[in-house]
Amino acid sequence: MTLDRQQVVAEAVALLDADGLDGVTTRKLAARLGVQSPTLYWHVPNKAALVTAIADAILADLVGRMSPPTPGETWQQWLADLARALRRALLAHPDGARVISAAQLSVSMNAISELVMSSLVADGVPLRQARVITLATERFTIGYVLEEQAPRPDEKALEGWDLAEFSAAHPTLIAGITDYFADGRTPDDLFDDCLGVVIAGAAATA
Amino acid sequence: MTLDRQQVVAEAVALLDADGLDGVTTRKLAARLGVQSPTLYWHVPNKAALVTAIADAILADLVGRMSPPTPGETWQQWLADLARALRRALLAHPDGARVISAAQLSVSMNAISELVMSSLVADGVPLRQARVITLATERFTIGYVLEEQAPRPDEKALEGWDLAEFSAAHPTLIAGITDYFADGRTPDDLFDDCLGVVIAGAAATA
DNA sequence: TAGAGAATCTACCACTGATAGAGTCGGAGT
DNA sequence: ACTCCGACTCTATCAGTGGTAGATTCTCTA
Repeated sequence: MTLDRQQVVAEAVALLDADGLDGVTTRKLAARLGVQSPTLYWHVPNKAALVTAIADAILADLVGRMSPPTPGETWQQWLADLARALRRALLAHPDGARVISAAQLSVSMNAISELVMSSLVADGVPLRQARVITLATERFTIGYVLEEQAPRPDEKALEGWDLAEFSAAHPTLIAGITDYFADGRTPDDLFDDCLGVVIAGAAATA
Repeated sequence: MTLDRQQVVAEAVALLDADGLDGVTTRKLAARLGVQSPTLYWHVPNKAALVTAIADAILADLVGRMSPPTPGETWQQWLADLARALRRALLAHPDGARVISAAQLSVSMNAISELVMSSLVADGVPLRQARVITLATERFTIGYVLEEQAPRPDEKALEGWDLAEFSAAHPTLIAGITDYFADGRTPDDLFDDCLGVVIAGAAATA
C-alpha cells in the first residue's frame, strides 16, 4: 500500500494537533508515516503547499456543512453564525489561524468568500457592499483568532516585566479586561460581542 | 564604539525592510553590524525578543505622535484615523503586520490599546463596550493588513491553477473584486470602507 | 597598574527545508 | 516468461537556522 497525498496531509494535521505549526517539520511528518523525509516531496511540491493543504483540511468540514441562509433567517444572523463556525474551526487546531493566514490560495477560504458574497447579493445587498462586508468579517475573524491563539510570552520575554508597573501605566486597559470577565463572561462571549460590532456595522452600511 | 541594543534593533528593521521577516536571520543581522552572530545574544536574549523589539520600533513613531481626540472630534472619527495610521505604520515595512502579530507583549500595542480605551471611556462609552470596540478595531486592522501583505502565491502553488475555472466557481467573488476597483477605487479605499463597517458598528453598539 | 565586568570571539550543536541521483517494485506489453 | 517503464522510495548531502559553551579581549575604575 503506497503512500498517498491524502495520508500525508491527514498525518500533517495530526502532527499540527500534537506539536503546533512550528512542530510540523518534514522529518517528523515523514517519521510518523514510516518513511524518509525526501519521500514527501514526491507527494507535495514544497512545505508551503503542505501548509495550504493543511489549511484546506482544517476548513473542509466547515465548507462541507455550510449552506446559504434559510428563508426565515436574516443574512446578519447567518453571517454571524458562519463567522462563529469559522472561529471554532480555527480554534479546533493549535495555530489554526496562523495556518490559514500562511496558506497560499486556499480553496476553502475562497469557497467561503463566494458563498458569503452570493448570499448577501441574493438578499439584496449591493455587490460593492457585499464585498466590503465579506472582507471585513473574514479578516476580522482571522485576525481575532490569530491573536487569541498567540503563544503566551516566554520567560525571557517576561523578565523585567512588572505587573504593578504595567497596571499603573494601563489602568483603563486592565479595568476593561477585569470588568469584562468579572461577571462570568467567557472568551466566546467576548468574540461574540466583537463580532456583534462588525455585524451591526454591516447591517448599518448595507 | 561598542555595539548597543538600539543599533541592533535599528539594523534589524533595516534588514526587515530589505529582506522581509524571513530574511531577518541572526547571521545576516550580525554581518550588517560587522560582528559575529553570537554577539547578538549579549544584547538580546533570543530572536523572539528581537522581533518584539522590531515591532515596537515599527510602532514607535505612531505611538509618539498619537494623542487623544480633540474637542471638535467624535471618537468615531478619531478612532478611524488611528486605525488608518496603524495600517500605514504596518504597511511601511514588509511583513509589518506579521511582525506585530508575532511580537510578544509589545509595549507599543498596549500603549495604543490604553489610549483608545481611555479616550472612549472619557467620551462616555461604557467600559465594557470600550473594551469590545477597541479589541474589534485592533484585531480587524491587524488581520486586514496581514492578508494585505500576504506574499503572492509562488509558482509551485499556482501550477494546475486555472483562472477560467476559478472564475466559473467563484463568479460573485470575482465580480465583486472587479466591480470594486472598476471605477478607480484603490486598496486604501477598500480598507477605508471595511473600516467604516467596523466603526459604524462601534457607533451603533456604544 | 591590577582587577573586574562588559563585550566579543571561535567552535560547535541539533535542527530545518530541499535536491541529486541511485535503487526498488509492480504491473502492462510482447 | 521477460522486459521495460513509470511510480515511488531510498541514501547522501547541501546550505542555512537559532542557540550555547567557554575562551578571549577590551575598557574603565579602584
